[in-house]
Order: sequence, then structure tokens, then C-alpha cells
Amino acid sequence: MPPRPTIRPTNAELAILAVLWHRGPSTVREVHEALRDGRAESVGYTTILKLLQIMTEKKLVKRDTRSRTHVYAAAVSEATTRGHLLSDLVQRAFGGSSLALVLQALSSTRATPAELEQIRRLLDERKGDSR
Amino acid sequence: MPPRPTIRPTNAELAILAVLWHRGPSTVREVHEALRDGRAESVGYTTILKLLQIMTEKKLVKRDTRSRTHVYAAAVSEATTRGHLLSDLVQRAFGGSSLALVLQALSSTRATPAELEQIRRLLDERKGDSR
DNA sequence: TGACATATACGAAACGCTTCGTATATTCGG
DNA sequence: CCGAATATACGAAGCGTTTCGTATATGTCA
Repeated sequence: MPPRPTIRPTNAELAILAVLWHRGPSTVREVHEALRDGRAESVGYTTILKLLQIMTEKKLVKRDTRSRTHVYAAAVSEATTRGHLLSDLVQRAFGGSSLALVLQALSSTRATPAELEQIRRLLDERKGDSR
Repeated sequence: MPPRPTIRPTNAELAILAVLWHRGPSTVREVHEALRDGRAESVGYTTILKLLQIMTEKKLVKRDTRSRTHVYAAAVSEATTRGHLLSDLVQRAFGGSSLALVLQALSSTRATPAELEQIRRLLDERKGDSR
């Protein structure tokens, strides 16, 4: 089967996916309330519903319709989604060079020593794999 | 003076900026031809013109109208633009954690040993700065 | 000079995203 | 059983992006 075209959720979709990743399968109401918490301005209930319906068509989420109140679950993982968004940005703005992106991210970020150490550890792991 | 709102060029705008960053100040025709090279499908001349006009309004480019044939130059640097796009993505998809982005980029990328070494060097430089 | 090439300006269509109002169906409390 | 509450479905407006057609001005050359 052909691999799915690049997963590139829009802004609103990402916000919803974040909720689903964090909470697990949720109803429209639950997503709506989760998004309302914190934000002063939030969108209407039917907006979330509509978005989830569209996301179902796009296969970004799966819908369980067994009960009247449908339950939605993320159909794409956080890691692969982040990977797709990242490689998309690499293509669009970094001339295809992931290295350039990493360097830019490192140089414009305020990382704590602990974080830098964590990166260093990852680097060590990858030291040997040529693949 | 208040800092400009986040610079977040669209796709087409980025392609044009890439040309201006690479070529330096250019006419519409030059940008158009630069974009045509390589790509099988390309857009019309007036499309580029229109985009450059819009980009002028947005202050993404500066326009020199002294001669009849206007000359456009990037008004935003490649580095700061990349920085803005990056921090935007960090906010939208990585919960605000640049570290998470870097880790993801490192783990899903095929970096050569030389590249890994380059990253390591940058890490060393940043080792000491508490700022 | 007159016709042609080349410039910019501008309006508007097409598309995707986001938002919401409204219609309709179902459940539940009394 | 009936009305209020709660669900989903759906159409459509508003906005930004991208695309182009067409109008108009200007320069060029035979």
C-alpha cells in the first residue's frame, strides 16, 4: 500500500491532536473543554465538532460511533506528525538541510546546560550508525 | 519602536525570498526565471509580480522604483526568518520546547558523522554561556 | 512615428482553513 | 409522554493565499 501523503495538520488541527495525544480518546465536549481551559478566547462547540469531522475524513483521527456521543482518537502519532512537520519546514525554509535546521535551532534557543547535555548524549548514541 | 510582528512568510513568499537571498536584489523577471529553472511547472510572470507587490506591503521586501523596471531586495534576513519559522513550529507542534524539536530533528534525520561533529562543536561553544 | 515588447497595477476567481448558525435526531427528567 | 438538554450534520460566510487575465503606461526600433 502506498504510504500516506505527508501528514501536515493545520493549526487548529494540531491543537486538537495535542488534546487527543494528551488525554487519549475523547468526545467533542471533552476536547472543547480542554481547549477552553487556559485560553481566554476559545471557539464554539460546533467548531470543534466540524474540525473533528474534517479530520476524520482526512484520517487524522478515528471515530468511534457506537454510542451516540462519538469518541475520537488520534490516528497519527505525535512523533511521526512532528517528523512530518519538521521535514516539511526543512524543505521549505532550510533548503532541505536538517543540519541547518538543527544548527539554527541550537543557536537561537536558550537551552539549559542539562538540555545541552541531553543533546550530547543523543549525539553519542548516533555516533556509530552510518545508516 | 515596537518590534515587528513575527515574520512568517507563506510558501510562495519563501520561494521568492530564497531567490532574493541567493541572487541579491532582482527584478521580477529575474525572480521569475530563477524560479522557473529546475521546476517543470512554474507560475506566470504576473503571479510573481503580484506576490512581490504583496510582499512589499508586508515589508518582506524593499522595492527600488527608480527605474521603470523595479528592483526588489529582501527586507528580512534568512537567519531571522528561519528563526521565526522555527520558533513558530516549536510553539505549534512541540509544546514550546526547542529541545524537543532538536531531539526530534536529530532522531529522524540521517546526519553524517561530520555533521554530528559540527553539532558537537556548536554544543561545546555554547557550553559556558549562561545567557 | 507607429507597432511591438515589456512594465506595473489591479480585480477577481479558486481553494483551503476556520468559524459559526441552524436543522435535525436522540436522550433524559419529571 | 413531553419539553429541555445534548448530539451530530451541514451549509455557508469570512479570510488569507495563490493564481491569472486584462488594462494601461512606457520604452524601443525600423
